[in-house]
Amino acid sequence: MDRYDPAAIEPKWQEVWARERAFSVPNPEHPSHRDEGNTYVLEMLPYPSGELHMGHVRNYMLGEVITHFRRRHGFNVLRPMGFDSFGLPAENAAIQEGAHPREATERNIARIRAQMERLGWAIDWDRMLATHEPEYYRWTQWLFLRFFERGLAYRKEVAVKWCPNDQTVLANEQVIDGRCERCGAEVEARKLEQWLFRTTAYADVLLDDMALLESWPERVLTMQRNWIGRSEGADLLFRIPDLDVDVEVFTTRPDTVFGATFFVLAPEHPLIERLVSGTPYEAEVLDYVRHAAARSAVERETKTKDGVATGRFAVNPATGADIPIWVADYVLMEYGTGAIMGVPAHDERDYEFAKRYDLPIVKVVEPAEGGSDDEGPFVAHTPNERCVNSGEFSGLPSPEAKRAIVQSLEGKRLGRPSVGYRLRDWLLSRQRYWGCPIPIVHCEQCGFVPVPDGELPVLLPEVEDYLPKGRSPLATAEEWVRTTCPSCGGEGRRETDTMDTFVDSSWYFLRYADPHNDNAPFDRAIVDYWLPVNQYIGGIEHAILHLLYARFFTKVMQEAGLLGFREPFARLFTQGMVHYRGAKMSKSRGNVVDPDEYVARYGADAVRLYLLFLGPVDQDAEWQDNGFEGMVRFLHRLWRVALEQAERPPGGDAPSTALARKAHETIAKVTDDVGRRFVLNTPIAAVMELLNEIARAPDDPAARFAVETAVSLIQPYAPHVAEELWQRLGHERLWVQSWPEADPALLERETFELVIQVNGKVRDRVEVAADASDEELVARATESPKVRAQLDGKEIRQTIVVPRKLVNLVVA
RNA sequence: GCCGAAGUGGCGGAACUGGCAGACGCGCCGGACUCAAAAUCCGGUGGCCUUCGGGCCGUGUGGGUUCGAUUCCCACCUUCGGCACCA
Repeated sequence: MDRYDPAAIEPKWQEVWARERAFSVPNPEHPSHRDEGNTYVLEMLPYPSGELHMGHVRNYMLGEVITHFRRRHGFNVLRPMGFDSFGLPAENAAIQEGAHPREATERNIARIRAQMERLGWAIDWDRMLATHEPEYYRWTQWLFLRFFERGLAYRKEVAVKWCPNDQTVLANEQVIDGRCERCGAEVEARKLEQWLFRTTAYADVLLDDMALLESWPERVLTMQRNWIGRSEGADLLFRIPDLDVDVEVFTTRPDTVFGATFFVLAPEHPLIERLVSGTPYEAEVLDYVRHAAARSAVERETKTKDGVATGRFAVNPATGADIPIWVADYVLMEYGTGAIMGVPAHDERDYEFAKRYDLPIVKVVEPAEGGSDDEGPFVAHTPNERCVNSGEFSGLPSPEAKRAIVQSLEGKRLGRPSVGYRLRDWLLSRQRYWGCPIPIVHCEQCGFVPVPDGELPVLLPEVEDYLPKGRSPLATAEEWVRTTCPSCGGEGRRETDTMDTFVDSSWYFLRYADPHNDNAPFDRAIVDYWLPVNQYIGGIEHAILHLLYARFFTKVMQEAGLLGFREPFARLFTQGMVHYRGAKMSKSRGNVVDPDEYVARYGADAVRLYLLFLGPVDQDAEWQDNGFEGMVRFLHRLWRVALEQAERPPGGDAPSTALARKAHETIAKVTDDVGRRFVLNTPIAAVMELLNEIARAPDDPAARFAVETAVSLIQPYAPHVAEELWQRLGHERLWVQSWPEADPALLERETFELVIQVNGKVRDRVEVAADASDEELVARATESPKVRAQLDGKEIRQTIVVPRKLVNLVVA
């Protein structure tokens, strides 16, 4: 009997799979309707910014097991792979290496693909794509133009978050606690003309369509809901008689408008200059505005509230009273209208402000059970509250008052119901080299003109210096920039910003369905055949950014008639990260565990097994070398025990011994765990348990059958050793075999172990016939000597019988 | 502050609808093989007590429901994650 040698058997089988294109899945010739027998398993595509570490390997192992499992259940499984090769991660990695982004990226792609192949993954490489290839980004540009046509991509001067380190603007979603998501530098505020996607137009749909999702983690849904941040309220108009203008404010508490005793504008509010121009307040107010602009986001949030009076007044639309207008930076220009009504009695921030500047505080809402005379604002909001000091609305419960007040103001054209969102439009332009060029020409006469579809792709130009420098490096490619206007034929200049890499990854899952299409991004019939993705797998870090953007893209494409569904990912699974030495595994921390070393020394199968055996796949887990050795031992043991059985004559029908039953129970457990519950670690333990039993009873007539079961079940995890052993056990190829089915007859036991409890505590266990009646079970229980000792002449008050399980005798 | 998830041996963790707590692995202990060690194989392994039959305690803490609770309910503690000057 030879020794288990992964270095010999793994490359052997990988060659066979490659030669046979074992994991390629061709598209159907006539994908006219969605076939129930197909499945699309997808993991989030990697950034080719370096090599894979164990964290990545764990992620792809989930898709790996699901893919093998469903294949062997007879599904036609699409499981593609590609690379998110444009964008900051790849570009920064290239700059660090001192290489051109294209060279570095393509080298990394080749490396990662080699790693993946060495791990033996069941990937359809015929569908591989990389987002930096012109064949791909041509269609990214094409899609951008469809968004542009629909008014969903637009240009606007906006206050942006600027990362001084990466020298580019960031989307709101890429700013965490005032810092750049990628490099951690504190972001600065700038005003720039930028390209945006109108994601806010889809805020409600993005919320409502969550109902269409089959299975997403509640955590991710909550994060998206928080991010969209929908709140219902009203827009109210406050007149400024001096300027003869009405200023709109958004409030969620229109029931408190009678208590609005002052009015506050954000320092960035466009009205301020007009408001104070030529007044004695001008100098002080403009000084405050300047200071506020210089404050960092963090400072603005943490300091005590301050502001300046403008000397002007606004009219409270409910009371008709003049209330003073202030400027204060606790009011944010980005949310609502950049102006608020100050209701100090019922808002903590307004209260703090009013206290500091001695503004009047008028209580207009009271809890139902008598007014509290406590200091401070009363901010609770329940149906029990009633309005006071609110004119004709006094005495109304506050939810009713809300409606009534808005309705009344609407009649006077001073207000209307409204909804506020936290979600901002998606800022997509980046001042960096390594990205998809935006297919727009600037023309003095015609404005922003789309590049005609036939001229796509707008190729990324070669430039001498692609380092970030505050404006797009593309601007230095003068010959490329200078072009003719597609509309009037006059002089035009190309847009020099590139797209955020999240644009590239917002539709890649569609391209996989039809990756070589030269006439369109994809064929609708084929996309409708494969999608929505049945099982999407990725990290929780994409809970908002990528997953929200991809949903947005899908909705727009569905409305444009490009595809026939509204949600791209039916089921989502977020896997946990791999930690090492107590920290998240990452290159910057220098604590990555390199899969290649382990694969070279112990084989891919051991690595694959251990990554799933580590713990629950939706939770973080710690890599431990000595735990890994357990998997190496398991494979050796499997090898030895299986070959021992291979020397025995083939089994034929499995006899119904305890070992045969154990094998069938293992099949049932594995099928249930993987198929129904998406639990991928316990099946390994179940197979280990079975193997232990075989090793204890190698002469059992069912031992050979049990070994074949174990080999077959472990195949998705350790396909190389499984294939090899399967062949040595005298069978045809395993990967085309269907999943074994548990024999119901063998799962049905003739006897079972009766648990006997006294007052809920286990006292004894006896073997009982499966068809024993309740009376017989009680009789068996009471005749047990151990139970008798416990009863000790006491009276049995109650007898609980759970058929085929237990008897519980209740005594005094 | 609001929302969400989780607390089980020395460690990672199992227990799917309330019914044998600790599967499986690591580590540790003992044995076999060996001149010896490593590797490998076999056995043991929650704690305390034991006359070796067994007994008692035990799933973050305190209550509750139940014949019976790791599982359900209430309160609290701890940890992790998300959101937060959002009007």
